[in-house]
Order: sequence, then C-alpha cells, then structure tokens
Amino acid sequence: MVYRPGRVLSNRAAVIGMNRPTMEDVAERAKVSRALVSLVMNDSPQVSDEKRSSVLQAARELGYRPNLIARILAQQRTHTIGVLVDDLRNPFFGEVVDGIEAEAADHGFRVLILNGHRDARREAEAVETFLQLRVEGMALVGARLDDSDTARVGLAAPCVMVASGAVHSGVDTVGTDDRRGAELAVEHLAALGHTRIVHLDGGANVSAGERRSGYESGMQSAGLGDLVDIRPAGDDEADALGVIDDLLADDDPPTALFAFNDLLAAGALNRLADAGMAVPGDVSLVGFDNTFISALRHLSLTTVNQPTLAMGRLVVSTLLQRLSDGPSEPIRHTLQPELVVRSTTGPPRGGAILSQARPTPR
Amino acid sequence: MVYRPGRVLSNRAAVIGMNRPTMEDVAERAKVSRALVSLVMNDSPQVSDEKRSSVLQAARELGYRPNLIARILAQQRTHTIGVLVDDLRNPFFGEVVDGIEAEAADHGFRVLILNGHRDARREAEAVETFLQLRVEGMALVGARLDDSDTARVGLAAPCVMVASGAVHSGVDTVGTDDRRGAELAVEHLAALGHTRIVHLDGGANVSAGERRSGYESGMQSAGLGDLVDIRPAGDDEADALGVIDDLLADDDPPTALFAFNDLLAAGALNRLADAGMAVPGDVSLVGFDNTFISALRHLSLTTVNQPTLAMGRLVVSTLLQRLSDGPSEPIRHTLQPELVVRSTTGPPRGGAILSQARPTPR
DNA sequence: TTGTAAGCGTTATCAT
DNA sequence: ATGATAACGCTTACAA
Repeated sequence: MVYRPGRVLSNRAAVIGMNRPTMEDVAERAKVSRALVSLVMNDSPQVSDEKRSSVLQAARELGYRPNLIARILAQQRTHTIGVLVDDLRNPFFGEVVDGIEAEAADHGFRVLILNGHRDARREAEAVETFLQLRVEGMALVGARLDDSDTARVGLAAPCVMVASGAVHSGVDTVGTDDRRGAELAVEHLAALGHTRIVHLDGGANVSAGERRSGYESGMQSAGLGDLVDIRPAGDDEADALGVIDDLLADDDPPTALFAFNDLLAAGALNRLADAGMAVPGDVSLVGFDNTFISALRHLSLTTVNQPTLAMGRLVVSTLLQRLSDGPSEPIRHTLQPELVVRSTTGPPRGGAILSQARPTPR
Repeated sequence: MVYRPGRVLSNRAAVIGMNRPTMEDVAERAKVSRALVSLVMNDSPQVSDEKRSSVLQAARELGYRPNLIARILAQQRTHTIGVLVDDLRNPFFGEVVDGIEAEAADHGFRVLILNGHRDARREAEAVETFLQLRVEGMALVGARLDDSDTARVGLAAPCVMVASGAVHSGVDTVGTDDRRGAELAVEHLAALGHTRIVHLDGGANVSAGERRSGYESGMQSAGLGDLVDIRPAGDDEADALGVIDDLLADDDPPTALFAFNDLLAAGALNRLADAGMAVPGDVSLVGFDNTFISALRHLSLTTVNQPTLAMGRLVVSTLLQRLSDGPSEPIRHTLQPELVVRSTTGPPRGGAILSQARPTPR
C-alpha cells in the first residue's frame, strides 16, 4: 500500500468543510486500491460485482461524494459551458438560457451561469472567470463586450455571441436579424399611415446599433426622412423616457413610437398613460422580443418576435460544432424575426388608412 | 530543476484547448521557480521588483492564464457560493440574485448560478453539482426540495433557503413572512367589503403552503368562512386559471381574487379581460412579490412587496456567519411584507364601503 | 528573496 | 479484474 502521510486538517479545510472523505478513504475501508474505486465510481463494466458492491457500500457509509474539481483536473475536461447573461431580470434572456440548457443537457454538458449586470466591466470579469475555470465553450447572451474583447475571447475558447446584433469578429454568432426586425416594425407603422415615427433607442444594449440602423433604413425606404432617435445619456435606457413628454408637447408630435425592446416599450406605455395619451388612438407603439410581457392582455403590445428557444439550442450546437471542427471561419446563424401585431398599433388620427378591427380596444 | 517528463498532449486536451501554458512554462521562460511564479500571480509583497516584472512579462508573452481548477484543488478553497434559482424567467428571483451577488462580491466570493427549471428532480441534481464542485455555501432561491432533501443538503454544506415559505429543518432560512403577507392581502380585501374571496394557489411553489394558510387565517379572522382555493393539477399553476370562467358563471360569484404571485395575477387579469370582467369593478385582484410587472401602469396591480435586495444580501451574510460559526441552531431571518395598493382592488359592487378615488381607472 | 518538494483528489497507463 | 504509480497545475511549508 502506498505510503500516505496523515491528512492535514488545516483549520482552513476544517472550517470550510472541504475535508470530506476521499477516494483514498473509500479504498481503505473497502480494502481495495484507489484505482478500483475510481473504476466503480465511473461505473466501468470490468469490475467484479463483489468488489463493486463493497466499494459502493464503503462509499455510502462514509458519505463519499466525488470531488469534481479533482476529477476535472485529472481528466482535463470540464464538460461545462459557461453562459454569460447580460441581465437576469430581463425575461428575454431567461428564455434563451432555457434553450441553451435544454440542448446542453442533451449532449451531457453542464451549464454554469454568470450574471453580467448590464455592465461591460463585469462581463469581462465573468468571461475571465469562465476562462480560468476552463469551460469548454461559452455563450455570451447579450453581452456588451466590444469587438476587440470578443476577438480576444474567441481566441481563448470557443465562444458564441447570442443576440449580438452586430457581427463580431473572431467569434461565432447566433442571433435574430435585428435590422430586419426593426424594419418590419417601421414598415408596419408606415403602412398604417404613420409618418412621424420616433425610435426609443437601446443605448448600450448590444443589439441597439442594428435595430437603430433598421429603423433608419426602414424609414428611408418608406420615404420618411424625419428620423428622431431618443438615446439615453447613461446606461439605463429607461432614463430617456422623460423625453416622451416633451415630444408630445411638440407642434407636430410623433404619432408612433418604436421601442428597442418590450421592457422599454412597457416603460413608454407608462409614460403615455401618465400623459393621458391613448394607445393606439393618439400614439402607436411597437416593442421588440415578444416576451410574455407583451402578451399580457392589458398591454397587448405589438412587437417583434425572436425565436428564443431555437436560438438557445442553436448556440449549443454551434459550440459543439466548433469544438469538433477546430478553428475556421466564424459561423453565423441569423434567424428571422416576425412581426406580432397586437393592440398597440393602429392608424394615426386622421391618417390615410381606414381604422381596422382590433382585438381588445383599450 | 525538477524532472518533468514531456507534456502529454492527448488529443482530448488538444481538442478542447486545455493545453494552455502553465506556471511551469512561465517559470521556465522567466528562468525562475514555479513557486515564485505563484507568488507573483497572487501578488505577494515579498518578491523583488525585478523578478516580478520578468515573470509578468513571461506570462504576458505566453498568454498565461491561471488555472482556477488547479488552484482550488491546491488551496482547498473555492471562494464560491452556489445559487440555485427555481425559475430564471420569474423576475422576482432575478432580483433576489442581484442582492446575493452584490453582497458576495463585497466579501470576495464568486457566485455560480444553476437553474432549477421549477423541477424538484433537476434542483436536486443542481445541488449535487454544487456539492461536487465544493462550493463553500449555497443559496436555494425558491427551490422546491422537500424537508428530507434540505436536511441532507444542510448536513453537507452551509445552505440557506430563500423565499422558502415553510421552515425547513437543518438549514438556515431567509424569507418574507408569507403567511402574514397573505393575511395582509385578505385583510385589505375584507376591509373593502369583499366576502367571497378566492385564492389562486401556487401549487408546487415553495411558498405556496404558507400563503395558502395565510389566506385561510386571514379569512377566518375576518369572519369569512367561504374558502375557495384553486389549485392546479400539474406543476404549472397557470393551468388552473381556466377555473376562473366557471367561478364567474356561478350564482354567487366571487368578488375578489388573491393570486399566489404577480405572474399568476397577470394571467388572471388576462382571463378576466377575456371574460369581459372589469377590474376592480366586477372583481378585485391582489398579487404577490411586487415585481416590476405589477408596477406597469396598465396592470397597476395591488400586491404584496418582498424586500428582494435586502433578502439577497441577508442570504450571503447568513452564509458567512454560518461559515465562521460552524454548526449550530438554524438561523431564521424573516422580513416583513408590505401591502402595495394600486388599482386592481376596490369595493365590491354594492359593497358596504363607498367607492374611493383611484389613480387610473381602467 | 528564491527554490525544493510535498501535497490537493482524481484519472489513466501499464503491469500483473 | 486489480494494483502501482505517474500525471493534472497549482499552493505552501520549509530550506537555503
């Protein structure tokens, strides 16, 4: 038997309870070698039933629990993918993560989640943590990292940006065609007869740029030149909502609002209600994401759908492909958005188009 | 210098990219010992500036990144707390996690998040993963583990149940007085003159039991005996919402609904709108949690507030206390809920109380 | 201040 | 089928 010096029960270990029974302890109790215990734990077929059961019994008696950390170090595989979520409070991201976890589970991968708190610095830290933990791949869901950051990350580990909006160099991407989604929203409003359409900008959100340019091109192809983009000064796009009051007080106020996402649209709905404006009577409103919020009857928000679950699953399959294929040209998956018309959009007052039947007038 | 056999670049390691530069590589390049590199990496004050900078340079040149897995194994400390979240799509949990992360960061702890998917089996697996990863403590946010499970977990690692509703043996708990919260809701409705108050039950949610009994005791002390508790058959409490239609078709229909949480209340609001019922004209409605959903003007849901951020921070400080004090009697922190009256509650039609001014009549 | 070497708890290779 | 033993990449006494 191997010489094994007495276990050092430093007060550290004693305090934090990491001094749990090890394979060595189990081996000793079952009177077998450590290697055999390992085989049993990984239920190898080549152990005798007799030894197997005595090992299992010893393990049970000791309350043995394998140490994943040690196993990972020895195995040189974590079987883990890291998911960085920009904002845990936004249900949209939660839905994407659900898709990621479903697909990961199907392929025997663990998913570790870190919260980015809508802050580039903290997201960079989270990525670093994932890298140091040696995750086999990472999904950055809505992360606000700049191009040079992502390129560096992409070099260090397989990495797919989700809901990234713009194309990032050096990493794979899975996302909705945000530009097209924004165009859909604007086209819808233009078709209803709106001409003064204001964009409530997503500010520092990753997809904000693409949606903004979709707004611009949508306006352009509708022959509308009067672009108004409301952008927040700080990091919280809701800060800019106050501007709505000013806009509405204008001589020639906008008749429609296109918000960066459903959360922002809901905030806008609040402001409009406070200002006594009818929606869609006085102002039409379109959101983005089609989260459950937009489906609430009392909001019944017209919005742009993103196939969140499909995106999540696609993230993992992309990651796995990259894992097996090695480095190559970035993979780009762009899913198509869909306009979901609900009750917050209608023709403008005195607009060119006749009013149309609508579900639940509010 | 230590004899070091050639690095084994198994194809595994080659594929997953775990064959990154190690301390040994850095040491070799900087012509120092591995131990010194370690000292530099943990910026120990006792290294000469000269060595320090040459080590740092070597590290930079090689693109060295410390291996957290190895460090943890050697150090016997993970500096990590595991957070199990029952449902990432429920904003309430996201808010609690924000509090947890804030306090954890203040104390130099990493936070790892695992998603429970509203499923007891998956939550048990997640806990097992945390245990195998040797987290120093865990927070179970809304986890639906039964008493024997939690007791076992509590034995294995410091563990605090959050938003647990009932008292679980063997683990510390941080939560709101759910029972009292439910009573507040019922008292409010009773004071408005409602007598037929129905409870939309939370089913398998952890706090459901406490809120149910709060509903019962609230009804009792208001002298109301006609308890109606709508409980779902499956795991999705929203399934039971259909019953609302039947209830309203009753001879003597309920005039008020108390929902398990804001999400469920929002669902109920949908059903009521579909059925053409006015809120609070025909039916009053109270939710629970005071998530941002209830604050949306178009819902403007009367609800019961939980101090989520404070709860989150308290979770971590409780964990740290347990970490330093070792085993002892379970710690119980119960925060007080508060009724937030908005626009979904009012006197019943023909009720005893005069109608009162309300913000935004809907 | 720096180096040596013994762990940490596994897996995996090679004997037997 | 089972056992020895060398990794895995780091930390940390202890020595120099």
